[in-house]
Amino acid sequence: MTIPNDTAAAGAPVRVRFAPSPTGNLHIGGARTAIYNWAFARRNGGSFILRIEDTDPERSTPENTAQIIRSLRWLGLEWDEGPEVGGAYGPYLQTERFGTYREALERLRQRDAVYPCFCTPETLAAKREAALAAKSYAGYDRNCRTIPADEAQARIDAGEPHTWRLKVPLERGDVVFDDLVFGTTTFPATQLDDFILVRTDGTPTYNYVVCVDDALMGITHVIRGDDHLSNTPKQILVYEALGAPLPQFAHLSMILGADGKRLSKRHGATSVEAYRDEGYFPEALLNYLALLGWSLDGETTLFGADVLTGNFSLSRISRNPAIFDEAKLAWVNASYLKEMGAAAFVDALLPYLKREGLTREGSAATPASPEEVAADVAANRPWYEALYPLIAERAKTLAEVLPMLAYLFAGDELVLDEKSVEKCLRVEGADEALARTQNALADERLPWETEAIEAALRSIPTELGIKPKLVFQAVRVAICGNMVSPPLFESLELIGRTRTLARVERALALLS
RNA sequence: GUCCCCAUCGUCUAGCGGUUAGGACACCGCCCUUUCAAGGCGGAGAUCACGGGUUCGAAUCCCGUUGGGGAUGCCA
Repeated sequence: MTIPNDTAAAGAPVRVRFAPSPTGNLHIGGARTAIYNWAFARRNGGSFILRIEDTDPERSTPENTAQIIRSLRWLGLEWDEGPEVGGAYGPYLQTERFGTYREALERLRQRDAVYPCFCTPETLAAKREAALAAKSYAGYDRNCRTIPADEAQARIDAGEPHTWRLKVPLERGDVVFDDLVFGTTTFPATQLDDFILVRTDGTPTYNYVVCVDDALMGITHVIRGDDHLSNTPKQILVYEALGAPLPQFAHLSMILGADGKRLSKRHGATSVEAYRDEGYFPEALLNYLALLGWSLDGETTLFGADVLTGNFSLSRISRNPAIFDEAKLAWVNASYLKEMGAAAFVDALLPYLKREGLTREGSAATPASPEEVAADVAANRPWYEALYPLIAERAKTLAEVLPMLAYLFAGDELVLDEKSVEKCLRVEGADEALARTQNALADERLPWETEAIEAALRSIPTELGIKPKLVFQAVRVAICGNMVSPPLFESLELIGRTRTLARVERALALLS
């Protein structure tokens, strides 16, 4: 095995990695870490590598790996090496690298940097508790370090269960490193213990494999969550034992929930896919996450991926933990919705229409097939694009759009909101207003266009001597089923003359 | 217990020895208006966690305290 000796040298091409453990889906925090790594690589003309840390067979699943990959792609992140794309430093799944870890252990044995430990988990636990009770450091007491080599080998040959521990040089001293985000960080030598590299069952531990892989893959900058800050000194010791050059470290503070606690299921949606399903745009999530802990200039809040990859720098990363603010994410998303334009909007809406089986002429009671929906959208593109201005300034997410436009897809089965009926329909003058509306709209000479419709209805309040609000709110409830809806005249045009008149008729019948 | 890290409006942040402490979200008011939004204008909101220093001068530098987070696993 060859460990490159010059990768961390100044001027070497940047190589960074995102190394998720597939024990769950890609969550907000992981996504941000991936985004920063990716942006750093792109900004510096380096390589972004994806490595799956699936060494825990209990909790890792191929499904989780697949979902993490899907989420990263959805966000628009492309890796230069990793699953699905390959690369010269593979394989990129740790479970496929066990041979490499065994070789690395062999190398460490030759360098006298490890030793077998025969302590049982029980005795270890007992000692730890005793140390805690004595209010002192609870690390390993190096009990097996002094076992003579031949005796140790004999016990191994006899089949005695053992782990392999790192033989931390006694004269090592404090571990000091310069974190690119947190600055100089010092861990006292008294806190360093001979931790386990290889378990009884022969599988390697995280703090060990992460170093072997980062060294072998030539990683120059390790950018990761600050829950690993305390692991860094251990890993530095492994690099030293391996004789590998040290990468630079940059730790990212955690993302917290609204209560200031670490983000978890209790806080609702935490996975990238959940936000996708709720109708958030990948560009918006990327934008918001990039801003959660990093700033371009303190002023700019809306920017695209190109701005990020063109300006990202570790020095502008904030050290304090950030609370995830869903309201601001929603606002960012709304900004993208307002800017995306009708064509892109229809494309984005299509999956939602398919999911609900909605078509122009369909009805809520009889959902159309996805094929029928696609065909309807293709055949009536202008009609669908006309929806965009109605909701672009009203909805924050795609998921909010369909309920807002339900009246356009209700066919002849529009359900009237009871409260709206009481407030706007069952009132003095509403029946007269509807009758006049019916009259005006029934005239075949009236072009069925927003402007003409508006012109035809505008005069009604004056003629009746009542407030415009009374008339239009009555018509709104009759047509849209609710006192709150997108713009009225545009809606009438989209619904069509026949159906509009039918709805007015129905409302009138309700009142008589 | 031991060790490490953090601390500016409710939230995300700008600030890197001299500023009326800036911006964004959220909030409040007004305007616009047939609803809801969007938009425009304006407002409130931070004794820069607290206490000591250093300095002519500190949100910015140092020390301590408090609070929060992390590590201390044969998890990652």
